[in-house]
Amino acid sequence: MTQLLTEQPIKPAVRAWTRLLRAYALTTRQLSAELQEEHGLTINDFEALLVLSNAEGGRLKRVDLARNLLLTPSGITRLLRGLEDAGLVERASCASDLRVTYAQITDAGRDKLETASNAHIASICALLEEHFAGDELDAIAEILGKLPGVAEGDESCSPG
Amino acid sequence: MTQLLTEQPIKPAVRAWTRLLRAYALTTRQLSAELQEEHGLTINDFEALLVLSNAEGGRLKRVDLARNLLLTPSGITRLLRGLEDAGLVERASCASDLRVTYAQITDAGRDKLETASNAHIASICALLEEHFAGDELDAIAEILGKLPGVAEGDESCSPG
DNA sequence: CATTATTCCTTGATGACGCAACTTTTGACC
DNA sequence: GGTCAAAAGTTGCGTCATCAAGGAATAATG
Repeated sequence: MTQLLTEQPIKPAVRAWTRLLRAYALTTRQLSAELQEEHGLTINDFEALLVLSNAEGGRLKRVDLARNLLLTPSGITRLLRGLEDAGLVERASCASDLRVTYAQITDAGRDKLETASNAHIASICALLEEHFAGDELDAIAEILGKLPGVAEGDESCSPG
Repeated sequence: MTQLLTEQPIKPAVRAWTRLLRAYALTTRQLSAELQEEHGLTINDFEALLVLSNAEGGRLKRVDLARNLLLTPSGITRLLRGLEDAGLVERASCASDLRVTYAQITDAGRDKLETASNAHIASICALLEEHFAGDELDAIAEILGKLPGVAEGDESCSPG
């Protein structure tokens, strides 16, 4: 009982899960720090701008944005408050349904995204391509895409 | 400029990175919730108990535990405070170096780990094996292990 | 030795996020 | 139309983790 994991062979699922955890933690820390330092954006800030910029009309219902970013509604409220305060996103109301509020990317938001994305994408590539081959990256993306909800964000928008 | 990502093909690295993000978020939410609800443990609580149980003598310097769990020293302090309050981990001082404090898993901690790990491992397998084939899991683990720092935790300890 | 750098650990302040509770608006059903 | 369920969004509160700063012990250097 002192050696818990040696009683039984480590299952592939557990091994994969553990490595996913660590890979996420390691890569996120670095990418997040760079994005924050150079552009004052969180990863989710960036992703939100990206999703909005690709959405039809540059806007999306807050609830759809939440689904896309895998955040709760309250998370979206706070995320967007920051972006609104920075002038990167605006609120727009919906005429046909008073409950919904749209998040609308501004010109400043597009500029910010344009600037930040070059550096961010370069960072991602630098970080990953340093250790992974191209076909390995494809393989990871392919396999992880089988988890429901993972590949759905690929369009980076689904105008509602 | 309105369609940022369609100007250029999505790079494999970016695609892989995005999916890694989402896969992490999706799996973690569910596994974390189960672990918390059924055993009152955070994922990091669990991992800490696991690492300690496999360490020589069931104890590890706090700084080594921090490296292993990819947490900062302050994170470890707060994590261990919870485990100490719950009686699952004890402090032990080091005779030869008064700076270091060991984290020592208790019998209660081992019992807790024993109980929780069965359910937790089952949850991991259920979640992942539902969507991934065995060789896909192996492939993920294999590839992600190439990132420095990811595979190093496999021994779940490195007694200092 | 004396001084300075380094290591280990803790604490205070802060930020991001989830959950639960709530308001407002809409839609469904009688 | 009236009632009741569902959905959008906000807020209060709690949790977890970071960074920055500091205290104490040790190592390195003159």
